[in-house]
Amino acid sequence: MTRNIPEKPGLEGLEEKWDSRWESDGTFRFDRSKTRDEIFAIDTPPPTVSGSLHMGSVFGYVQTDSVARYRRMSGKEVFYPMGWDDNGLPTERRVQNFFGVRCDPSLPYDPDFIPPPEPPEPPISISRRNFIALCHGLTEEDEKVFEHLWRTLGLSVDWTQSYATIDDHSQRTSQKAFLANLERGEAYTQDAPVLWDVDFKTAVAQAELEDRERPGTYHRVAFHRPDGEKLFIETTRPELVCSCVALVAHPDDDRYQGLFGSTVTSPLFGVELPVVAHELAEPDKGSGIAMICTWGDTTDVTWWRELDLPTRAVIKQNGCFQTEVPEWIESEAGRAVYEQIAGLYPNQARKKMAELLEESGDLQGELKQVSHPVKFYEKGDRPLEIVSSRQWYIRNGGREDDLRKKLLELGERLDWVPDFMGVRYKHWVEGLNGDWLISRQRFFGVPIPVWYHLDDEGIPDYDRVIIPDEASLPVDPTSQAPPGFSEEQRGQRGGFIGDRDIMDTWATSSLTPQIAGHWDDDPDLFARVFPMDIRPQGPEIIRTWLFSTLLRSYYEHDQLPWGHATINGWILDPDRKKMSKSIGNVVTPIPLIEEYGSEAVRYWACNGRPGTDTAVDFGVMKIGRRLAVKILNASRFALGFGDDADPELITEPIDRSMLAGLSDVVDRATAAFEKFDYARALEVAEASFWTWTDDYLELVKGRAYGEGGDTASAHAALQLSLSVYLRLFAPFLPFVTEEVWSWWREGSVHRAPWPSPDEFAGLTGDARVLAVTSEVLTAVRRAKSDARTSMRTGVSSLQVTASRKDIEALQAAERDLLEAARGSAVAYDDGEFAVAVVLEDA
RNA sequence: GGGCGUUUAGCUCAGUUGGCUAGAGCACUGCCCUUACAAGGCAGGGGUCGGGGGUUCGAGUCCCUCAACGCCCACCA
Repeated sequence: MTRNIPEKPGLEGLEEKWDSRWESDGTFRFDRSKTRDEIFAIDTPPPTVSGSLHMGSVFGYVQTDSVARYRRMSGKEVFYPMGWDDNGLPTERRVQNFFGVRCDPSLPYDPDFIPPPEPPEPPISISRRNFIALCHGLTEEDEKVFEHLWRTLGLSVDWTQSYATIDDHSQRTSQKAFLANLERGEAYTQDAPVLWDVDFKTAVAQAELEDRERPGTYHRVAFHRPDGEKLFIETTRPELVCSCVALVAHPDDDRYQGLFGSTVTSPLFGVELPVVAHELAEPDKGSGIAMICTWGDTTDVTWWRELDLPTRAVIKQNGCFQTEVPEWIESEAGRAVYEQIAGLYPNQARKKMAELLEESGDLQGELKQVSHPVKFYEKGDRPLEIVSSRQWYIRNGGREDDLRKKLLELGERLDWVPDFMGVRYKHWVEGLNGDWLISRQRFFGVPIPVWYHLDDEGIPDYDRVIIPDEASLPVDPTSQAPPGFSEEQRGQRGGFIGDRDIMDTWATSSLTPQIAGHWDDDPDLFARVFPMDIRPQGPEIIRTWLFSTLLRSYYEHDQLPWGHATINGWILDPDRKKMSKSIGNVVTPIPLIEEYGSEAVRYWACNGRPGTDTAVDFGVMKIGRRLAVKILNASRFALGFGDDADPELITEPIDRSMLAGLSDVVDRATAAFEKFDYARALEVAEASFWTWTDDYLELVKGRAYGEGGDTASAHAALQLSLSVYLRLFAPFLPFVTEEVWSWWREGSVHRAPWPSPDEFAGLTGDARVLAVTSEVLTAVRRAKSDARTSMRTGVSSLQVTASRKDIEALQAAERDLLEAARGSAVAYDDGEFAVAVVLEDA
């Protein structure tokens, strides 16, 4: 074909040019006529669109894209969808801040509502429906920003296969799977103590917790024995004395042997409490005896459950002490004390209680300041409280050993890349201590698709769940009536109420293979892509996304959702610190792409080893940019001779020697990619490429220009090797390789076959020829460099001492060597390798 | 408290099953406008492979131990 090689090729504008061409040509469109064994399916992580764009967003996605492109070139039809995770609390928070609004479900819908141009302070309250409309609107905008970034970076996604976790199809899939869990008994509802965020007013799950080190104060508080003796406990939460249900010590603790089975009374409140024994009580912690409250921490919950203690909860869902005096405080004095802390927040009540205990003489010694871990919701700002509440759960093995074992076994069958990541999964599953809490008392999410019967007194019967017809999904039980009822019966005796909760984000995103593969509405497609080949994701969401996806797949399909889990590393800022918004060291990708180009940013990302933490490194991006420019220039040279030369013409030993080395490079890059080690594949290709430009191109140059030797062999070898290099680099540098490919080839390099050993069949020679010739050339260059003279300076005498084998190799390429060295003759000597060079006078 | 990972040139990192004088790029030094490329090319200096033991003919590579850093988990009285 005619070649159209620009005079001064450059990188500018390649991203836009090729993104729109790929889009119009449908280059990455998934061909669903292929069968499962011909398909490589990727369970793409749906990014949280309300989150900020940062380099972490780029890193893993580019790595996965390189793998996708490799698989596509090696003959697989790649199923590469893109999803948006827009459902859930992060979006609500962003909408609240962006518009200055709060959701108040008690307000009526205002069809004319338009958010103020500037977020008002204080925020205005709007109805649930208005709030959700704002969420939808804003996420659509956020998604556009992400899509633009992905396109600029050259992700080879099939954009016709995209979804959002809040769209109708995702909601239907999510509700359908939930109802299937419910029918099989894998989902259940229960009124129990849950970890509760008082600001967001929602329950949170074990996987969303994080410990933060917070200051606390030990109070040494006296309880009273019947004989008047004081029994001291140490607590950081004296405000919970009123909710105390027992004291506990270790069964083997000699100090308290005589007390087990007896009772004490609480200070100030005078409530009679048993002293009990439990192994979890630690003799060397505090005084060795602790108060059990309902509930100060998760240990309290364990004790309360295992020792079958009464419930005396005082902290309500708003985070405050209940206003009415609890009925278990019977004494007048006690009731008067409680009134002083009624309605307070825990930290206020704590101070008050310390004062009151001090006054009554029940606080002994100085307060002791300590720093201790406190449980927080990972997105929250205040310590979690434990409150009693009705919630929905999915069984996850936290309470059933058989299920836990099964899930551990599935984790072992999964191929983890890198393999040590599997340990994180194992530890998480082994450490689960309760079922998966999936209900959230929030607004922007997939509704829990059930209603409850109301009995004759209008009390909900949570054992009589009403479920929707599958055809009606997705449903919103707060605005739709269940089958067999009419809207008028909502809230009426003998009628129904809808569940007002939504599901946690993970309860929907745990179904990404089913959503992307259309399990719900396209079983033919689903059978072609499921189970998927890879799940690429970050290490921090193994306990959430990976685990929950595996769990749902086990329930629904009794198999692993994918063959491989490829886990990327953390992104660190240029100073190797973890990037976080609060430190303010977040590096955003757009300016970097503008400065260095997409190829450079991709090169940086693909240099990060699988699973290895990687710092943002502008130096590496510069190298990537240089590599891309080099490809343009070297291609201009290799293709600048106008002819299409037949590989059959490659006869010169040094050409065949070069191809021998390249053939080996192809083998190594292929092997690396097969193991998902894109970084090694890049490294191997790159190292070889620089040798090709530095040495081979110099050695072949004269012959290529027709200054002696087999010109056609040079041209053919240049073209074949360039074709191979372009394809080796295509997964990493998709724009520049496509650009060069377009100069002389039809179609996209990204649909061209991955280089195979067959292409070199009968064309390779002795790899030593190029290697040893390059060594001599380097020696000549060194001589010229030492003499501070130009590389064009002629060589009047060249004396090479080498082994017989190397001399033979050198003789095979002598003409090319002399041309590159600017010499006229070489003299050889048998012996240890040495090169003597005499230069012509300048 | 437990687990995982990292520790190789000033910086960022490679070093696959132990094997010839430990590699790359950046940075640094010197040279070169050479007809693919001067926002380039060529050449060069630079490391007791975190510390300490051990196995081996031979260890950056295997074992033990210690340390620093990072991450994950843990019942916070």
